[in-house]
Amino acid sequence: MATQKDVAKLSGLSQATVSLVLNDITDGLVSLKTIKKVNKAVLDLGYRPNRLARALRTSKTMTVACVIPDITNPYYPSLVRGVQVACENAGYDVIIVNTDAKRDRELHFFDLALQGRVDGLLGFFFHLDVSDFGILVEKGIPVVRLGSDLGNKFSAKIDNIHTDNISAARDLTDHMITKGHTKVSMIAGLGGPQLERVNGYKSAITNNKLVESIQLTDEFTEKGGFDATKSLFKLGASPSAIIAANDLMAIGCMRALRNLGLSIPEDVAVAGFDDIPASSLVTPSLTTVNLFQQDLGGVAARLLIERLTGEQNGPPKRQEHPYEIVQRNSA
Amino acid sequence: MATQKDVAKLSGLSQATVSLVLNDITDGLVSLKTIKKVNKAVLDLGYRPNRLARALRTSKTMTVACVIPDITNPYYPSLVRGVQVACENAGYDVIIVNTDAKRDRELHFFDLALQGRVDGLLGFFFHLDVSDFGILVEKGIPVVRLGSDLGNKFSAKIDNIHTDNISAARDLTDHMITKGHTKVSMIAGLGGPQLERVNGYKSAITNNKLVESIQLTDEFTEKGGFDATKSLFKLGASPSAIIAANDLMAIGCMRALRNLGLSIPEDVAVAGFDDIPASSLVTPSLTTVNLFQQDLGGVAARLLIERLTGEQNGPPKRQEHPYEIVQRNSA
DNA sequence: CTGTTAGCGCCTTCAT
DNA sequence: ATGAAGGCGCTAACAG
Repeated sequence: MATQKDVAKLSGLSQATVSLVLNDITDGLVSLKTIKKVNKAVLDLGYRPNRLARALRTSKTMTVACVIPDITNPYYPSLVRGVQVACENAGYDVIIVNTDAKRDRELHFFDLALQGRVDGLLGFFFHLDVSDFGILVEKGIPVVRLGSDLGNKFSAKIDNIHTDNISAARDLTDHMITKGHTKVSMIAGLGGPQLERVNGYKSAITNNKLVESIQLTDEFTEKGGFDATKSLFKLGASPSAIIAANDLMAIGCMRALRNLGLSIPEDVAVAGFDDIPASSLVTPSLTTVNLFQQDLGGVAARLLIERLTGEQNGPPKRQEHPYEIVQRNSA
Repeated sequence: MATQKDVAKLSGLSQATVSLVLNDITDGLVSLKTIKKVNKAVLDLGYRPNRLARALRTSKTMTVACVIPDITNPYYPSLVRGVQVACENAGYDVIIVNTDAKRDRELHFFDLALQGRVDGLLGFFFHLDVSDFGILVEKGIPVVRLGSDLGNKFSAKIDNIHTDNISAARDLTDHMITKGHTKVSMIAGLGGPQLERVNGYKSAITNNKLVESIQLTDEFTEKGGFDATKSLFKLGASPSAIIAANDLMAIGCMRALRNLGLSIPEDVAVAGFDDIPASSLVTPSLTTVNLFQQDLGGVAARLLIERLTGEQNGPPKRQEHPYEIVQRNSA
């Protein structure tokens, strides 16, 4: 690999001058002839700046880490894409890491920043609290946390962008009620934003003086949705509408309903959350809540980059991200 | 951030000794007391090695790039996950970049390696040929190319792992024929492995002395599958089985069939390729070909890492990856 | 057993 | 307008 030294030798200049030209610090200081000489040598040698050396010198890696539970969970790819587009536009690379929503792994990837591997972090940290983030905050490493707003319980000095899952669930439940449903059940798993969604559901049910009917399960997957729906009916519920805490569960719920000989949405209406790609592909297509994941990724990445560049240096932000009910054929 | 110098000062040793201890080059050379002193100082200071400095010195970044067209294409997330798991186990980080299958972007990410940002590359390069890869080969940067085996046309000295799409398509077509179908049509887009799949289909049709019926479309998406199917029938074909060049198209095909009042698989059987997550979720569930993406990612990553570590230094490999027909309810 | 020395490639004052 | 010199944090000979 050609280095600045090689370029300097070939162009008969010093390495320092080459550096100046390459970094465009030529404010009428470097002669045009010199600049041309350098550029020619750069081309001839196929010189590429070594980013590691530059990073070591400037202590800026121009790389950020995007921390997610699992890229194979259909919620995440578009979010990741949003992050990557925003970062690329700003000249940053992205390292993506999967935590499987495990605390030790969430913490483990702090090392990326502590070892000077990346300039900042953004992503989902379900199990970390103020003291955990303290390590990074102390060292001045910016973090943008996604997911629920933990409110006052969570006073870490980092940015947080969240979706108002409570309102979203309330709206979705109201949507069912508006359509005339009076027996609305909910199925949910545990973890992530699912509890907030249950709370939003409860709130809508209470406001409308209806009766709660909630079936929990441990896994928030297609199978979880199938099982929870079966349990629901086995335990005597006979809802005319079911809200699932995410789309995978909703799709499992639909399979269970067909299995029970019920038609959708005529006998039972179904809705979910996340608007994953499969939601528009199943039959009937699934009514759900779009959380604008790609946009969320973009917003988060831009905020992180603003922190990195110093464009943004105010107090930690608590930002909310919009959602939208997508009405399709299942409800 | 604490450095080795700080650790040395605190423990009253030289920085070089600290480095030895930290790199575990202590083969009975360093006294136990010294080791303990260093370890204590490391803990007290919360010292973390700076990986950039190490990388600059050793010219090993312990990072690889995974180059894919688009992470939001459901074929890729599990492949990426396979890559990440394998790399993590070997102590490597992964940078994922999206090319959108555009030539200039495929080429653009060579810079990651040329700038010393990553040690090697692995991924899909649909538009690059021998001379393009030459840049990397010259510098001794390992690349593992995924996707079709270009055979003799492609003589770049890099590893290649491919799926035998021709055989897979032939097998899938035979599967339909074995089930008694004599009018089997195919719908396909352009690009990626789709043409090979068309060729496999043709081969099976010819072997069985049946008549070809192929409908091409420009986009290999759900919509593309819908449109192609509509065209197929509009142009007078009346297949009893349709093979789509990927699952998204197959799902679009199923929508079109329902739209035409045909039931699946009774009136028309449908099958696709890729076994994307949605395939098991649609109704009827889709018969398809599992390409073992996650495993493919793992194999590719391990091969790349073997090249990196020098464990593997033979001639470029041409490796084939298995596939398997997954029979579900659509055919 | 431990310390000295010499860079990896780059940026950045400070001289000239 | 250009060059010399120092150092970012680390590893790796080579001495002692």
